[in-house]
Amino acid sequence: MTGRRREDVIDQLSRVGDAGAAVEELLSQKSQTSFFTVELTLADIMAGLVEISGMEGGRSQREKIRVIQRLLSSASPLEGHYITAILLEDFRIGVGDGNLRDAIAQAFTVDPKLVEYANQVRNDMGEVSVLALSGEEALRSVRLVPFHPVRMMLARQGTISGVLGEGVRVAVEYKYDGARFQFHKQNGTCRMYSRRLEEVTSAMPDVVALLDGALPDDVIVDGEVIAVQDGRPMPFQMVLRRFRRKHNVAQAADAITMVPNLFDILYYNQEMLIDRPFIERREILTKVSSRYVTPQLVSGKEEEIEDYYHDALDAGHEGVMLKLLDSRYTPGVRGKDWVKIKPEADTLDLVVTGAEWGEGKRAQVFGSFLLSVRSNGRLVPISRVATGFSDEQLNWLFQTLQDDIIRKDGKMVYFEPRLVFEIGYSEIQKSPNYEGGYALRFPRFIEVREDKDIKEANTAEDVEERYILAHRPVNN
DNA sequence: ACTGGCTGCCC
DNA sequence: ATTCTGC
DNA sequence: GCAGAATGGGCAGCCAGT
Repeated sequence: MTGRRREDVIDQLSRVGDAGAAVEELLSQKSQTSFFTVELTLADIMAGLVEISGMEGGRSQREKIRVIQRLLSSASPLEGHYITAILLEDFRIGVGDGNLRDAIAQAFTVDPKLVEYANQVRNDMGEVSVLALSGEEALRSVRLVPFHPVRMMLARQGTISGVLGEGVRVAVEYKYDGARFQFHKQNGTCRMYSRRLEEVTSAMPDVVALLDGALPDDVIVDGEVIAVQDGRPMPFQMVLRRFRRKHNVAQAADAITMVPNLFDILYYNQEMLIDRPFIERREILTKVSSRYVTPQLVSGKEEEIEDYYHDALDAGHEGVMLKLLDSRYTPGVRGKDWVKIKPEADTLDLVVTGAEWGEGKRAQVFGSFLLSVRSNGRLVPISRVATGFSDEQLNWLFQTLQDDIIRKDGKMVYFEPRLVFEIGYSEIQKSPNYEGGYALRFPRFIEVREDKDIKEANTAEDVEERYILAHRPVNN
């Protein structure tokens, strides 16, 4: 569309760090030499997007590219910027749900709290703004309906002592390492939705059948499915093999047993329950469901909760959730009403053997680093890390590592090994992608171990030992 | 029929 | 997921 | 305290290319 070489475009992208901005610059350079542009209308753009969304199968990528090329080549630089942003769903204009909510509230002179509430229930800002047009009463009267999933309530991280105050009692439940789901049933039909509200019913026929058997008609419940074997939870990777599968579902279901755990109910028998206190919802859930309701401890005693937490870890779960007893169900909100308690991260000292150029606000520095363990005198990659750095640290690392670069390959660079990072992680997992066969889950940068030589970094044997230790059967 | 690269979504 | 940053 | 940004491992699905 601009007559540029592929490499130039890639260069531009990595320099600017924002695809929309990069396209805008490329188009503005082009318009200096070419003045022949056809006027682009909103209808043209809409038609192009609709066309693209209907494409699939052989040669569909080529066709999609052709349509985008057509749009961009008749776009002004600014139009190109935002067409690109639309395509990538990446506007970077500082407008999120909160700003949109306030704008709708002001436009139709309604309480922003009601706009938020209606959006929580309906999960559709377009519909909500139409409701706002007819006034506050319309926003107030929104109702949950089966097969219209709502966003999940989310938890923040915390500590037991941080949650417990004077005379505070909380509900304590296991935190399962599986996939979140929302299950709807009405008129004998069942549907299951993922965290992003994708429908996963056909991937989970076994779980759907279990829930169908356990629940009455006309309900919406919230829970987590995990993979189990001999009564113990299986690694999260097993969940991934099942959760969104479309092909060979029966075979996978045969190989990997999934079990649902229910911990909330949002709707039952024509009645919306999200505004009721959590303890009431819990009571309804236990009455409504004959099985699969997650066990719960209600307590205000720190030691008792600690014990429950250690039981959860011993049973192979991630930790516990602490939930305030009088809290409402707030869809999509990561509030302080639900708090997750997980073990502190373990750490390893790893050798920095490579890095990759960053994007966006990291366009001028390395965005991630390749980490290795020592193994028989060699260095073997085990993970990358990209979080935990301050901007200042990223700048410093970029500069100090310049002299160590011994090889470049695309956006990757490789170093003469020198630095040791202390890296926090939640778990060591089997890896099909890393040579050593292990990788870290949720790696994060703690600090540069300037006191350590690479000869003092952790070894592949250390990693294996920790993996085995973590997966040994508990006996006490 | 297979592989490799990329995307989207689970955490 | 985790973490940092600007408001 | 919140929203936004940049990034992790790993899985299935999809498409291109052979």
